Amino acid sequence: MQFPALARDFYLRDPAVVARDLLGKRLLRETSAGLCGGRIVEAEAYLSTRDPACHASRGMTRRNAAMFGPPGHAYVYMIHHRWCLNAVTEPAGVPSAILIRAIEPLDGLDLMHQRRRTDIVRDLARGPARLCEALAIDRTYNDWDLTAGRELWIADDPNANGQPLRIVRSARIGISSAQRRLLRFYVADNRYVSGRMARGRAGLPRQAT
DNA sequence: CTACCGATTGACT
DNA sequence: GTCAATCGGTAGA
Repeated sequence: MQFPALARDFYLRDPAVVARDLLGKRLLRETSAGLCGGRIVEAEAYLSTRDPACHASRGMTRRNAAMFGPPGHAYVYMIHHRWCLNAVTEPAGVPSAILIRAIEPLDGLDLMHQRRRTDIVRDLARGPARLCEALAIDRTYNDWDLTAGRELWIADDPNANGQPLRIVRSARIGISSAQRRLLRFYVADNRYVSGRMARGRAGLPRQAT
C-alpha cells in the first residue's frame, strides 16, 4: 500500500498533541473515480466536556455520538448545510476530536476541481467545508474508521523526510466561547491555510515549535 | 409539532 | 471589512 494508515494509538493521546501532529500528515480519499488528497496544514482540537466550544460538552446526541466512539474514527457533522470532518481522539467515552480545517492539495487535483467547480487550486480545500466537498465526504463517513486504510484515511507523508514544520497556534475560528484557548494549529506561511493570519489582540498566533 | 441556532462560505461594500 | 443563504440538529411546547 502506498499510504499506510496511521494506527489507532496515534489518536489515543492528548487532543492538542494529536492536532499538532496531524499537520504534515496526508489525508487520502479513494473512490471509484480515483485517489485524491493532500497534506494537512490546519487543524483544531475540541476537548470533550471540559471545552464549552466542543459539540459534546453538553452530552451525547445522535449527531455527536461518533465523538464518544473509538479514537481514529471520523466525526462528520453539518454546519450551514456543509459537511466538516473530524478525527476522534482519546479513549471511547471521552468525546474529543480534531477538526481538519485545510489540506494542501497534492493528489487527484482534477477530481477535486471537478467536485469544487473551481479552477483555483487554493480554493479546493482551504476551509473544513471546502475540504469535504473536494474529497466527497458527507454523513455516510460519520463514524468511519480512519485506520482502515481505504476510502478515507490518514497516513504519514512519504515526502516529509524529517523536515521540521514551522507550526503556529492560535485561537480557534468561528466559535464564540473559549477564545482564550490556543487550540488551532497551522503550518506557518502556508497558502492553503484558511482564515486570517491575524495579529493583535488576545489569542494572537504563537510559534509552537 | 414549531422556533432557534450554527466548529461556514461566497458575494458584496 | 460586512452579511445573508439555507437546513439539520436540538430543545421545548
